[in-house]
Amino acid sequence: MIDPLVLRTDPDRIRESQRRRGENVELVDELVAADIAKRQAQTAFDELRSEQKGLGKRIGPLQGALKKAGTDEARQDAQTELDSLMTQAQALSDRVKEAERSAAAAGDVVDALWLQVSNLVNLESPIGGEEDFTVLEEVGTPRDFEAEGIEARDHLELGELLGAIDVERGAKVSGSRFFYLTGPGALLEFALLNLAMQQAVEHGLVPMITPSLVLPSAMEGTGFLGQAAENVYRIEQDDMYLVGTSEVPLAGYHSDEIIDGDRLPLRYAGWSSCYRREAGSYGKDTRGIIRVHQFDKVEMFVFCRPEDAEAEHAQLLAWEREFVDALEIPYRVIDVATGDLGSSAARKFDIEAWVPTQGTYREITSTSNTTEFQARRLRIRMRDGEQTRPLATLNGTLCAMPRVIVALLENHQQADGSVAIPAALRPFLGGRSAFTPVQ
RNA sequence: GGAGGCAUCGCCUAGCCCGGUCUAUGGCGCCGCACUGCUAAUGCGGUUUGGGUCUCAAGCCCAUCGAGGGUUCAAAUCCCUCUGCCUCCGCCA
Repeated sequence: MIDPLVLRTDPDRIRESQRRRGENVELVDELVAADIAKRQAQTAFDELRSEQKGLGKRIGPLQGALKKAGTDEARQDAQTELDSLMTQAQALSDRVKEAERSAAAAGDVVDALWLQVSNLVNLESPIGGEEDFTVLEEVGTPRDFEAEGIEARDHLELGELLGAIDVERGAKVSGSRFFYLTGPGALLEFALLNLAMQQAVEHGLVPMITPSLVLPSAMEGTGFLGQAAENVYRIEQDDMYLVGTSEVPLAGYHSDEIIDGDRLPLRYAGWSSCYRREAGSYGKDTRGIIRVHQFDKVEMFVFCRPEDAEAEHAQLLAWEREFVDALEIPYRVIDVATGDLGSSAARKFDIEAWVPTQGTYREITSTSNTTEFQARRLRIRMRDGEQTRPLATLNGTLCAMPRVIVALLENHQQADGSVAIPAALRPFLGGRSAFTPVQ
């Protein structure tokens, strides 16, 4: 959610943001009107309630006086006054209840509208849709397999050759877009997990293993029940959701809390399974494990002062690059365009790894600066001297297993179908320097 | 799954039976001031969070006693539902 003060003082800023995202601009006008209506209703209730409390404050003592009254005359006077007050109070009671209902209803209208408004975009973000990103940098050089005289195999062929990936049985047991990592594949994931966590801990992030099933409040607070809702698995019987990223439980970790300013930034590295319905991507990436319904991921998450958020964002990107560098995979960094940010992000950088058999770069990490948007929704605040105010949250992928495995296998493959293991990963694989085809 | 207990403004705690000066008690912690070579001690004052009003601030008003409903002129207090924690029983590992 955006600071309501912006709506009252500079609604054009929100309109411009919605426009750049290609989202509903009229929403802002509805919100302006609803916000005014809500405040009027609230004030009306406050005044009636105040009146009611004033009456109540006189009735109590009067009843005491009535009991203690010494003479019939005194008793009579007290009774008369009490009756009069009670009549007024009874009449007021219905009006108070009515005003309370109106105020609550007006508040609900405003809340529902706010949930539809996306975060204010950063004005540096390139404007446009999915294809309108800016390339910030290209790192490493894709191998020229033709020059090496190698017929490049794709990750699935390699994975099957190595006995590392089994999608056929994944489909047999769970349906399409499910897979097994077997033998060396499973060991590879553990190695990647260990390398990622080692790096995270070196940088002072707190390692976390999070729930992957969460309540609606956590899902909504992180902004995944908006346009992204169709990609979320819902457990209807228990009214819970399977998370698509540990960003959700990590953000929710401090919900409803007020954190001392001098404890910030708080940085975490969460490990969890991630579940995505992949609705609307029928026919896309149907081969292999590039797009799957369930995978594991190490995700970084930061709570910091809003004024430090951009620096933290740069830091997260640097740590993502460090990890991909260690795996010796060629990649590029892109500045994601406004139409492709998702509702929470003000700015987003993706790292895309070179995938030889596709002759293109594919997303393997994504880091978002969600500014105060999620913190407001989840009621996470910081104590800053005298005042209490929302903090900023950021997230970034450290290692999304399937896509890293894809990039690793394809980029490091050898003529005989074996795959070289980058030096950084070897300590976590018993010193092995390559995976070799079975039999 | 069954039975019972508990949930109060950072932490602990009083209040609930019997509704109304509750504007929620006291202690600890914390902040400010005073006193004092310094520190400590002591004294005084302050210390939930959110919203509204207001140019700002101050002030004032409203809400907030786990959450949501209800009863009532009036709810921390009475009733119902839910959530979490604890104890016991059952079941499973």
